[in-house]
Amino acid sequence: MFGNKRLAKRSIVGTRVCGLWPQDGRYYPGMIQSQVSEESITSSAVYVVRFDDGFTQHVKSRCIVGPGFQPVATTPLKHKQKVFITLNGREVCGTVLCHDRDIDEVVISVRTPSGEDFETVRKLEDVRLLESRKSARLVDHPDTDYSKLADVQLSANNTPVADANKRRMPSHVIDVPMMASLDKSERNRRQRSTVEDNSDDFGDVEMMDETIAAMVLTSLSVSPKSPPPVNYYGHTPQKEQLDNHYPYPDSHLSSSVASSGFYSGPSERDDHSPPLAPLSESAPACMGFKPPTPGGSDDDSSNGSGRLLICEEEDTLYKCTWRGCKEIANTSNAIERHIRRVHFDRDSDIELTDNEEEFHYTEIDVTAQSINNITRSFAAMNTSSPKEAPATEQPAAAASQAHTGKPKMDQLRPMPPKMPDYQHIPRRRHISEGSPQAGIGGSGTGQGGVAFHHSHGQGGDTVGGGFTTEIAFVPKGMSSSLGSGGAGVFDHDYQRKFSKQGPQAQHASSVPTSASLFHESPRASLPITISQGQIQKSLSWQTHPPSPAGIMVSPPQRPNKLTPQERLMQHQAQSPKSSVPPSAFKNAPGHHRRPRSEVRKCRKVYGMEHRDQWCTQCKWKKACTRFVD
DNA sequence: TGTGCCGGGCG
DNA sequence: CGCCCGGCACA
Ligand SMILES: [Zn+2]
Repeated sequence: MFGNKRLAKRSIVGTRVCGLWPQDGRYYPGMIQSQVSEESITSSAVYVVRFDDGFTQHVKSRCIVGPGFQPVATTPLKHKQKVFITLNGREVCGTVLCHDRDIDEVVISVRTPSGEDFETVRKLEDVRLLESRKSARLVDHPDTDYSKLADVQLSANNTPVADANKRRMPSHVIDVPMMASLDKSERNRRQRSTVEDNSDDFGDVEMMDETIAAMVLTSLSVSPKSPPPVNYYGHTPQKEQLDNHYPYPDSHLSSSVASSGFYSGPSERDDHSPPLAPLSESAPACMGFKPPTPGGSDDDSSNGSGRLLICEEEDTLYKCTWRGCKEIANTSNAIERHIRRVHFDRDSDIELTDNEEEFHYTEIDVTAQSINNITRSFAAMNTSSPKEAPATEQPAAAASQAHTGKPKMDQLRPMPPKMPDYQHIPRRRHISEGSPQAGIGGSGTGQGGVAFHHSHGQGGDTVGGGFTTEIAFVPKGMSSSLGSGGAGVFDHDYQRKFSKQGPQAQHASSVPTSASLFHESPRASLPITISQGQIQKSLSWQTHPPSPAGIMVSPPQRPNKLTPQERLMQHQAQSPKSSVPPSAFKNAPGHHRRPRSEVRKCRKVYGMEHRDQWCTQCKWKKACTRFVD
């Protein structure tokens, strides 16, 4: 115990866990919001767990499953407990039909993407209560915060925090949909049991929102005014046990943010997994989101005031990050297919082992103007607008037709002149994989891509030297997207769209919704190799300092407290090695010595104990190809 | 002290 | 090449 506890304690706040919901004896996903009491000889530690649906509850550590807490392996699962298992290489969500405690086998009802249900028996240790790994995207469901990733998985082995799974993604927004389905039950329970409803929605969303909101605010320098929370929820329900929200408007964000990490959040929901998802992601998502409101109280209703909506502006594009490739697709499926086909020379419909594809593309959000700057330029070029929701789903090809539709975003208030930039720098070689054709120069794959170069000199704060961003869009039609939305790209998946920003934004109507997504960074990002034609983007975020791990309580709002894993991800996402003084990189006496990137590599992520999960390069002690900085 | 990975070595 | 690992710069 001590050990555990200790572990948990440090950066436990923000850790994704599954907490026991006393009312029904099942575990629900959420995150540690704070620690109420320490563990003592006579009693176990108590934490405030904020469930994904918005509820907050005090839970004893022994009733928490997750990194630093109880392993799933020792947890009795009730009928209907939602769980995640790996099926055919991908994570799927299912519900427990029964758990034989004697042999610790669990009969799980799994619903395939195609909709059919079937049962499977798993050892308890192979069952996760939280969604893990990569799955988010691949899997069908969604939600993913990467935070989840780690989760429970550790049960079996302990610790690994999972990050291991590389998964990245977060995205709440998307999740929503999923939640709708699965969680629905969850929600219901909550409502009925406790009453809160609104919050639940926002639970999912909030993360993103927060993030976004935070960013927005920051950038705009607007202060968060009061409005938000309230509306958000709509009416606040009753008191709910928790505070319904945090004191600060954003506050809620903060917490959530944590999990999602910066913005990382939004992953998409499930989209990807099934090869064809009929609906567009976004659309469903939105809808799903709100849906069922069970009980009644929820605000609901259509207007959506509460919920966010994402639909409208959000748009996410997926850009291949393969060395010189600039392929962009509207769906992750499409991009993964592209990667498999083009870069891995594989059958496009067969996933690579370990979903390696995921490591080779990033998401770009195009939401409303967040990025405007960049966009602006683009806009100038094309003037297009982002497409709406539906588009997302189409594959690249289809994408092309994205047409510009209307420009929704822009007019809002643009943020200040800062620039958003991206991030992600290819930096050195990509080692292992040589791709056959990555086109380096501009066209990349060929299709009609537009290549963009953005160079910026910094207007102020951003970078010290300018950096250039080069983007190419493949789909011909797409140009707009970028323009319209900002694009945030992060490393591999970790980020996603956040579009929905928020309640606040919305409600105010005038608020800039998307405004800033990203940020600009105060510091300079470094340029890196540039010139050559490689693509590079550097991005600068505000660097969040890696927070010291110890924050427990919730400080103010935005600071994120993440679990280690999350933080990890987050970092990776941001990865700009901010700390590095640009100058450093060059000096070189011949030796290479590069400033070490902040990104955690396989070794750190998976740990020595899971060396088998490391990318090959890491195994060989070569430069990691999975977590490239 | 731990991490990332260059440079080499070996089969 | 694939696979390992000594060793070193960093953090
Ligand atoms: Zn690696």
